[in-house]
Amino acid sequence: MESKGKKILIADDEPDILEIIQYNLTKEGYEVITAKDGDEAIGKAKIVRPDLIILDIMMPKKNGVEVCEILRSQPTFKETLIIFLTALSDEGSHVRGLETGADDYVTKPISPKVLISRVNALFRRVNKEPEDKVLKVENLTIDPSKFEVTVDGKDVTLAKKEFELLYLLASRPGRVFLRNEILNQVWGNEVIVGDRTIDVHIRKIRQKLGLDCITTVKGVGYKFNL
Amino acid sequence: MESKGKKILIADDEPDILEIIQYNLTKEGYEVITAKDGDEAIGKAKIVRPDLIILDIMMPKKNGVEVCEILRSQPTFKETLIIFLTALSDEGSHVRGLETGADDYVTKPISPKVLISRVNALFRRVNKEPEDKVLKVENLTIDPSKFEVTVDGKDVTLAKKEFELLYLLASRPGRVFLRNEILNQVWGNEVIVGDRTIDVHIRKIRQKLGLDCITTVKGVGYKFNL
DNA sequence: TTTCTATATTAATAAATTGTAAACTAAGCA
DNA sequence: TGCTTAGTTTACAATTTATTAATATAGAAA
Repeated sequence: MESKGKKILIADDEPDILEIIQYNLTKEGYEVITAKDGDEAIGKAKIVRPDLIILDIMMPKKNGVEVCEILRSQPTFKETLIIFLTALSDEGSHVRGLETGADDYVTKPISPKVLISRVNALFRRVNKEPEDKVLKVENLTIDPSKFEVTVDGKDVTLAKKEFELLYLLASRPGRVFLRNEILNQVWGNEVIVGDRTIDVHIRKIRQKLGLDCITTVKGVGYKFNL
Repeated sequence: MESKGKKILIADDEPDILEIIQYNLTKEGYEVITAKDGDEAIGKAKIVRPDLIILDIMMPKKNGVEVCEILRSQPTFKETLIIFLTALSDEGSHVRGLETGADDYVTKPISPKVLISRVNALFRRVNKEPEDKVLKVENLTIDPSKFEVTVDGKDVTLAKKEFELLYLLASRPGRVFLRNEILNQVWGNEVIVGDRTIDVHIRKIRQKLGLDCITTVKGVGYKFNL
């Protein structure tokens, strides 16, 4: 099978399981990265930015639920798919697992076929709207995969937060984003930064782009318009 | 729990199960519709357009997989969430179920808690906030998501309170809103402002719109009419 | 007509929000 | 270590919005 361009990180302390899953998912066309404990999982996740993370609940160092909580607390991993994997079939941990923010929960013993179906099902559902779409409005281009913005064909260098903020607004032209929405989307729920922070970033974007494309809606938020 | 505004259709031939699931999901704030066989499920699905359909695999008339295939073949149900429910725990049907286009697969005996977690998890992932409705009356447009008002296609800039007030009145044309209602809806219960405040805002709206669309009902309140 | 009452209007004031510059902090890197 | 850059915070100015108060006006009733 050809590559699906999706990266999956698997964390489990049992080498056998790791190998079986890796083999099967690789055969399906996924790029697979493995980790043998919680800390390694977090470390690798930050580097490779996987599309899906499969976490064994029972692991040395940090367990699966802890890993999930830590990752979910960071904006980067807010949208990442997470599947729990465990021998525990008791109802409590099942519920707790899903409430931590996981997208699915598979109990051992694991059937590779079942796991693959679930992985495919998750991707199928999520892929509806390709997130990394290049946005083009008039003389402005925003390319999230290249992390590149051009105005009249000329490159403009934006910092990470600036880029994310611009991309968010531009992804829905005209729609007003409340300051809260912006904070949640760009900074994440847990991070607490002041309101002025948004203003400053908006200002930098306006400055760097040299375009009047962000409108302030007083008392409400900001919107993109060209 | 308050309503989540989500409709769920459950199809199962066992009345007990139907009742237990209905009870639990209703308690969670979902609107639940039931069907006792495949044909009824398809019929009701077309009428109520549920957000999620929970299908027992083993059912009289058409079985769950057949129902799923039929529904999925119609554009209306391409995006509808589907969960299979079954006693069959064999791998084959599990895989086939997900490949038919289901989003999840839960095996009996069903734990209400687990089912609810899975339902919530699905909605959490898919949930895109329902757009506020754009109001259009004659040459006037009010778009709350863009926070934009146009008259004859020309933009009119309203301040936050002005906008909220206009949107409230315009959302029920003809209906008279008592001054108290207006205060509650726009200013909230806790805030205490004088009556003149409303007048002033009404005036500004009339002024900015240049339309005679808000009628004063002396001694009662205001109403929108075009 | 006069009087009364509720609303409209206007201007003045208070409150809230945003823009901006500059200082500060944290993280990455030579 | 010190340099560099991104990101955040702070403090204040500028601006907009909300509210009040004072006065005018219109319409209904006496």
